[in-house]
Amino acid sequence: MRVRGAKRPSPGDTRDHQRFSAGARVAVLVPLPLSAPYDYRIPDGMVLAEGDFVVVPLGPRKVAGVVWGEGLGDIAAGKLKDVRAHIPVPPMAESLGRFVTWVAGYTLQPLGSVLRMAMSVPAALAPPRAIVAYMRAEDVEGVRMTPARRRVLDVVADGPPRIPAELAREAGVSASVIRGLATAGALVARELLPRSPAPPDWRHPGPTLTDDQTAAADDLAAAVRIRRFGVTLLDGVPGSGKTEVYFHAITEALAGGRQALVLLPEIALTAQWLARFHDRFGAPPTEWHSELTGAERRDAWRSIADGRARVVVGARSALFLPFPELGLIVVDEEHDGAFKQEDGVIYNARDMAVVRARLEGLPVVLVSATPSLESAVNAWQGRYGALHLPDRHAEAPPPEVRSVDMRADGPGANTWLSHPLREALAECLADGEQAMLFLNRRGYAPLTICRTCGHRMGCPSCSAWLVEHRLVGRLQCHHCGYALPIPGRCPACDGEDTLAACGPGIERLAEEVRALHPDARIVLAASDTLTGPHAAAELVQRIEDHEIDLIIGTQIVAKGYHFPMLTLVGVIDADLGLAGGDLRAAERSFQILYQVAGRAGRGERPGKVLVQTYAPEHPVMEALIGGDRDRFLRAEADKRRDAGMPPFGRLAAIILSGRDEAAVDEAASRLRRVAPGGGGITVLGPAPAPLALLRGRHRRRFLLKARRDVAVQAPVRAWLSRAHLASSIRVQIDVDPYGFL
DNA sequence: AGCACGCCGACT
DNA sequence: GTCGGCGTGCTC
Repeated sequence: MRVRGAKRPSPGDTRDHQRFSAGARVAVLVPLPLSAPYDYRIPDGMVLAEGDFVVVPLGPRKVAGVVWGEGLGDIAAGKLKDVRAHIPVPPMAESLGRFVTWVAGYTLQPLGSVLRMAMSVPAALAPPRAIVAYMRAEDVEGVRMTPARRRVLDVVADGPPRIPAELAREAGVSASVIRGLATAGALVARELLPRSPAPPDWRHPGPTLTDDQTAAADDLAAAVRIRRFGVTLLDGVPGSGKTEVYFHAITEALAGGRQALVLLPEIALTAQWLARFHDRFGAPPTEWHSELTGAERRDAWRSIADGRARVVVGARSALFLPFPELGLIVVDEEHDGAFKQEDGVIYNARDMAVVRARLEGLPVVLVSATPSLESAVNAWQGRYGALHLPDRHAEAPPPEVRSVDMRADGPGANTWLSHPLREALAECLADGEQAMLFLNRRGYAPLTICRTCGHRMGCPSCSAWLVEHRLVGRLQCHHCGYALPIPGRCPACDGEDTLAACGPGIERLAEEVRALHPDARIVLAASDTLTGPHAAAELVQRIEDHEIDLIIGTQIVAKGYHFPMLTLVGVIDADLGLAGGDLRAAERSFQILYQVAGRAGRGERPGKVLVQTYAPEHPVMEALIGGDRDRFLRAEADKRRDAGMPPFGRLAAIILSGRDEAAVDEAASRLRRVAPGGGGITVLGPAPAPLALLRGRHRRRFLLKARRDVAVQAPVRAWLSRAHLASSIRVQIDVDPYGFL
């Protein structure tokens, strides 16, 4: 995306200082899907400033919100309610407030919905529960003694104050003994400061960098030091040391007393990254992801807000955390589609990271071995700085990548391993090395069909086939969660045992491999088997310890890891991602296949990659096999430029949905009639959305295409307000849509 | 997001 | 005849 839009603060911007006192009207934004703040009256004895967290009455309840500015005055004085309380926490920084406003404006989402992302931990606003610890009182004379009480006093006699639970355990007594001693005055309570995360040590020695790496690292460090907005694309093949290079930039931020944020596409898969960080800085970073418990989340939020957390690694939502002194943002695997949030507020965290960096005035580093076309073009055109690490620094040569032409070498019916891949696999396992098979399809089979009547098992609420998951004995819809036990009879013709699985998923592939190598230790890895950081870390450990011979996985195994004993990668169906009319199909296929291929041979052992394809002459396969990434990117760029598509044009998708198909169609034609045109804008559609039926709602989609120099927000807004759609029709706007499927 | 208000199916 | 399903609208 292009960086432009929101204005820098005017020199007279006094948001931090403007104060409002009793009797005044203030605008308070609450974290609900409202497009503007509401006005409230400040009660006697209260003084507020912009950014302050407050509690306000809203209908029958009370909610926490943020003072957004002066009251708008658009509501009768009689309707005004009083602000109920000023929450004693550090106010929301002015730059974060501007970021919220900017994101709402860009994504065309309600302001309050975006605020909600910046207030994702309501519990963090509550006063922290004091942590009470006990020490021995000076004077314990006159306190009745029992053996249990004496043990407690002995334990506590020396050393620091202890928390009650710990004290009780050490003394072998129950909590009531501690309580009794406290009441009797033999133990005195001390309040402990909240425990701080151990600070990463930037003086900790790092590895020696190569000349290339040093040059890149120095460049980034300089950007951090001068504290000025700028985007750098750090691009290097797997194993070239990109992580070490940006670790150096983090070091610079820490040395300058600043915080650093690292965004990873899927924090669930970062066990190795965390270990690496710990090695480098002698302490773990603060993690931010969906698997945190309530208490962990609250502690993380608070320690970030008050500056105790110095380095945060997180998924896309970490972008909305309240850093008081952020000095650097790193977006690792910047090309990854997982940065695009597809539900609720739809945004691309990579692009919004660039925006936040600009609003905060700090450098941002986009990191990838396979940069997105957007970032590559920005670098070519000089909008982004570019740092290139061309070499694998380890001795390992790049893996040998070969295609297997399935038209000639395809296997028999209901098998998916070609002869060359079978041979390579047998050899690899015989040598005691590890292999990985990549197939981007969960479950056993993507389609179940009746051999007698041809009935296909589909989801009742979505236009999608049900996927057989044999391990759990069910047919599942991957879009809405609908599932049923695998039926014994065809629901259409009632034929018994006539349903047949069609096509492979990783479970079925495992079946084929087990028949060939009954003794191999095989593990399946997919989003439904690796549910979070703990499961992922455990799997990584088992692979490192060579308790696994063969990994069969979906895209979840494509990224980040390197396993020294892994020497063979087999791509089962390289063409899978190329089907369909997706704008980014080729780009994404290349990225994922390149990443998977990069898993092979990162130790001293050379790696081998076999890519099974029915289209070996496709540009994606040729680029993969020839290793000519840049030529592929340029060809892809030319195609997009000719079509006026991103990054050379802008897109917004508008999806109408509703339960009543006729009503949705009617709304779509009404919208079509008032569609904008001219001035660099074209509207395509309506067409059935890629999932024409999703969770029981019929969906129709428009694409608004604009020249690169035309913003889509204002025309989309105007267009929708002209149409006066019925309220039963839901309208979803996706600015810069990513996937089309 | 909650919570209230308002119209159509299976129950005491 | 009612209880209650969730679709729709409102909150300064």
